[in-house]
Amino acid sequence: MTRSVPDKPSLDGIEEALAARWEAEGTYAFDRGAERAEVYSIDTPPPTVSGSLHVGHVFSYTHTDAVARYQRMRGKTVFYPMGWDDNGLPTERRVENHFGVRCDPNVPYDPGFAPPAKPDDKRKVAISRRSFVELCQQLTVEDEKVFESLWRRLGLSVDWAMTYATIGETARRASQRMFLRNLARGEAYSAEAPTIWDVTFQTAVAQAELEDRERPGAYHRFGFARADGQGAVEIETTRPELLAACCALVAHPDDERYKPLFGTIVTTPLFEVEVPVLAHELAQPDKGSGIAMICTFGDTTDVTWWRELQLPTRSILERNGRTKADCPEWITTGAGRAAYERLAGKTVFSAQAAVVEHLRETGALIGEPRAITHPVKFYEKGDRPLEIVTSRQWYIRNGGRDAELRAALAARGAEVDWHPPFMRHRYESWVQGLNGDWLISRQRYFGIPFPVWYPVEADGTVANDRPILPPEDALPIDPSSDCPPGYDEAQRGQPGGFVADPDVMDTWATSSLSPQIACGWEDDPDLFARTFPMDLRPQGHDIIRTWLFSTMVRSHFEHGVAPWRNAGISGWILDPDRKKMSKSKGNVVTPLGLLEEHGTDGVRYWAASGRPGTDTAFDPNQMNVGRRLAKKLLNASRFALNLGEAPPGAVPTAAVDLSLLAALARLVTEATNAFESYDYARALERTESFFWSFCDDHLELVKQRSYGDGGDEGAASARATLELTLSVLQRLFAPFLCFVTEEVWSWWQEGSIHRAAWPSVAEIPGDGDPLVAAVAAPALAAVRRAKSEQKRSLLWPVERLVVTEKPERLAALRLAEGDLIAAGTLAAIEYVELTGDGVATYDVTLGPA
RNA sequence: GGGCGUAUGGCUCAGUUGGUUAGAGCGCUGCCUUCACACGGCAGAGGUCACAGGUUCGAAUCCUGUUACGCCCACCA
Repeated sequence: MTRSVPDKPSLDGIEEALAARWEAEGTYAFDRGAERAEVYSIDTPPPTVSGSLHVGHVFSYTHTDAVARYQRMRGKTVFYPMGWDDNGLPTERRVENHFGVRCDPNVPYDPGFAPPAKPDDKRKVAISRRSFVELCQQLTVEDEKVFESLWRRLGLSVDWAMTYATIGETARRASQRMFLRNLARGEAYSAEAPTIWDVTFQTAVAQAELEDRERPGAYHRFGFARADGQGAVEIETTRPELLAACCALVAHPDDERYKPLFGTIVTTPLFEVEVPVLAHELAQPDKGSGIAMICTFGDTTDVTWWRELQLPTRSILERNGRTKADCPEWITTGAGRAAYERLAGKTVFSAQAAVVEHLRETGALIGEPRAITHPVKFYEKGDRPLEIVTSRQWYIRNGGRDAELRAALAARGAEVDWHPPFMRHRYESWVQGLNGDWLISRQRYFGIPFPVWYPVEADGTVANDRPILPPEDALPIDPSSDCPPGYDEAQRGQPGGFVADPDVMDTWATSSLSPQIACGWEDDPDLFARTFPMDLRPQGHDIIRTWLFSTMVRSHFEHGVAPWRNAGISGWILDPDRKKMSKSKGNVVTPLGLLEEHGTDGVRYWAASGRPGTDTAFDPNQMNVGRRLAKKLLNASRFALNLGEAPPGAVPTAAVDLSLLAALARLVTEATNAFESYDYARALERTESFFWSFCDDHLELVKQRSYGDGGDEGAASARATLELTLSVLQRLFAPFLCFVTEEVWSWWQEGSIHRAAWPSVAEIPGDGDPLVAAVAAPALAAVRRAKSEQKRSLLWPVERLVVTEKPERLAALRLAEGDLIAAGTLAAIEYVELTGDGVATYDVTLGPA
């Protein structure tokens, strides 16, 4: 094709123009006809659209895009869909704040409802569940447009015809179908059990969503009266407000201090409830007084004791985080019931104050509370400590209660190649540490409902143990508006009729099916067969225990295989002070602002410099370096192409040219190997390094010859070499600098560079001697140094260059003599053989002006 | 308590199977308007490779231990 090299090449405006071209030409469209072996499929993380994209997203999605582009150039048909995670609590919270509303399932649906014109944070309007869901859907559609436009701006090579949303119909159908299959096989079940509970959101949460936070607390010491009237049994607790929920004391079986008490009865202070003293090896003699008060439920250890010691359930906390308004029946004495009145209906905080005050009044409190700081469990999205309440929930087995399953899931982890490999430890330690099944039900509104109804008995009780299930071909359904087979709507809530399961699935229960949703499981068996199991799951290391593990669980049960062959784990973005980049700061630096300021290629360069799994500092400086690299590629390409076109059939013959190409072939091998092991950063680094020396040394060495100064053959060799090198370098850079490489490619090549073949050593003459270029470069540098040190222009003539070198290196240097003389404006080169172990020297004598 | 990772010039990082005087970019200093690029180029200064032992002809690299930082898991009366 004829060359069309602009006089003043620029990066301005190319991003918009090329993005439009890619869209119009379907550059990244997935070819559905490709066989599985030809496909490279990527399980893209669906970003939470209710948040905003931040620098961390740009970082990790760029990594995946680089791999996708590499695979595409390697000839793979890349399956690279984009999902939006739009269901669940984050969306609910965003809608509540955005519109100033809150969902109240008791409010009837108003078709004409409009959200308040001015949202009032303090007085949120209660609206029906249906209206609430409508607002959720309305807002997520808007959010998704914003996300897509940013991703396009970042140049992600996804096929935008293939997007999915975790609240979309496909996702709902897949989630419900998989749930029904899990249920049928006994992998899912419901149970009434102590559950970790967030009192703010009023929903159960899963083990994987917990985090510890250091909070101030205090040890409170008080005594339990012994039946024999001997001295009281003293305990220490950080949760005195749960004294009324006490059902036993427990000490270690070997603890001599308490051995005599095991089996005896003691009485709680204030409430005067008789509780047994028991033994359990989980009790630690060195904690507090060595004997602990078991309450239902202060923490997860309480749950263990309660279960293993078969204690009664004495809950005093309601789901809203307040104590029960009415005195519980196990408190029977007059004084005890009066004591309860003082904390009835209070928050945990107020109840604690009330109990402590009462203990102090009665003289039961021993000493003053001792302030401590201790870790407290929080829901990762919540800001109040979690409580434990008893409730009926849906679970999926995950090995937490089954060693055999746990081992099988651990083995699945070993089927996956982890990048970097050490990330596998995160997976293994999580699997080994599981202590309960996976709780998937949430008492929320904007999520995928469980496809389940229950019969209502004649007496009005709900038969939770006899769920009514829809057939798979009816999915997706909403049990709160759809009727179960054989019933009609009039029977909803009636004796002899049915009720809907009120819960929704947690968002992980859906996103754990991202491979099935994206690949068209059951809905599109043809696509599924071409794309599943997938090749790559890219994600952050913080969600190995949630997203990665839960996806493994679902695939294990349904398909008996790991859902992907590779897991590419990205690191985090760190502030300059080495802390994880905070949301507040991350939002100040908006991705769009970065792209505008540094150019997309500059930002991508910075991102791609972060090695897999390595936390990386946020560094605008590196983005500028990337932008400069893009400009250099622009200018170097223009320069090299304008030196003149090689005549047809021209091949590299000059030693300097062949030497460069030998190094280029090594570069190709190195970059390819790096990509094959998912080390895109290494591929970029090597290519960049080669490119700069190509510009500084080779281009300088050969430009005179390229002009034709040394004759036609020399010029042809130089030009043919430059063309080949340029073509290879542009392609090696293409996965990273996707815009500028496409721009320079378009000057002289047909089609998109992103559809061009990844460079191969087969296209590069490999018989050159790398030594020629290797000795010419320092010689040229020595000439430049001399000129620079003597403050002369680089065009200043050199009278004489004396090179003292080893014989074989001198021989190589002689092969570059013509180019070196031209590039250094030398009059002559003298060669002196270096003997012994001496060091090579370059003696430069500058000439007169 | 168990585990993983990191530690290289002021800053950000390379250094892949141990091999000659440890590299790059940024920043700093100096020079050059050179016919691709002045938002450019060329060059210079700057490092006892966290510390202590060990293996070796030879260690930033391998082994042992220590320290610091980060993270994961467990515990959390």
